[in-house]
Amino acid sequence: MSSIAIGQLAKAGNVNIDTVRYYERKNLLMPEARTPSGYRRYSGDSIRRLRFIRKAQGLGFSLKEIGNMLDMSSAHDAECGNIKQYAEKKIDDIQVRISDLQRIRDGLRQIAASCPGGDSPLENCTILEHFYKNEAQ
Amino acid sequence: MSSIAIGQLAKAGNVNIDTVRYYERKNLLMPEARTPSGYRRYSGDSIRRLRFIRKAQGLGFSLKEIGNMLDMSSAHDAECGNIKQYAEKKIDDIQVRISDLQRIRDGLRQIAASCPGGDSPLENCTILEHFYKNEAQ
DNA sequence: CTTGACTCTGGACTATAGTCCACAGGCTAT
DNA sequence: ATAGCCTGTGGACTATAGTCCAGAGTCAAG
Repeated sequence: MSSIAIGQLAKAGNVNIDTVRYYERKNLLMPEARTPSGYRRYSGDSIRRLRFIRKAQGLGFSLKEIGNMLDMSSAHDAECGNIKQYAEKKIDDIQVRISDLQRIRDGLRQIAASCPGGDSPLENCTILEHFYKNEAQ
Repeated sequence: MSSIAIGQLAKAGNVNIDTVRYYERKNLLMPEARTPSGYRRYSGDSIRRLRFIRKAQGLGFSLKEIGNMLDMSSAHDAECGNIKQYAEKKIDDIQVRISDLQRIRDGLRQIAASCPGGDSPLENCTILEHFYKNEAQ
């Protein structure tokens, strides 16, 4: 049998052993079987699956989203379009986050630019002034 | 006395009453005094302070960072440069987050672009293929 | 005096993604 | 047989920023 133990899977995926168990609780990565003494046994496919999870995480997907994609990828009636749609939605989500952050960054830059800085007393600090200003939230 | 109760402060700041208590536990917003029966009493300055907190949050500062800025802003020896430095560090932090997200977005776009989509079978899905690929993490 | 609104406290619960712990049992090599 | 890993379980804990709840006390108006 080429099945492997949890420690080997964890090592192969370069993750903590508890992380593998955590993914199991989240229904993302189930062992193929258990030994008579209760030890988890994983197939070689589990390594692929674990790699999938880590890769997708690195691209900004949450475990929940990853679970959906994995479900899709094993659904017998799934089409490529389902997955592509998911990816495109994610791209849009990320774009929104980027735009939000850019807006915040630009606002902060503007406030900071007019601040004298250095050893000027706090009364002249336009940053604090801005935070205290009474404007629409 | 022009002191106000917690409910009035919460309303003035447009936040949940529990949020005001939470900020107190975090040492961000302390009541001026307590009535004999233990009710919190806030000065008008608390409204300003609460506004400060919400505004800074909107600009991406964490409560911890906001606490630091508030401490600075009331330190007798504080200089404008201290605050400005803080803001500039935050701008850099945000810039890093933006760059990360842009990298992720571009990667995802590239993967998605080559995917046929539509009713093409999953074997042709370059998105799944990419996630399963054996590359450096 | 009673009703309704307000406030008090401490603690539990939300989401996310894990990590760490103790205590117990399993497995392998010497 | 015994040392020294490996694995099992359940539960606690991390960070962040709150929200919600129960049970009790307070306060003002009718």
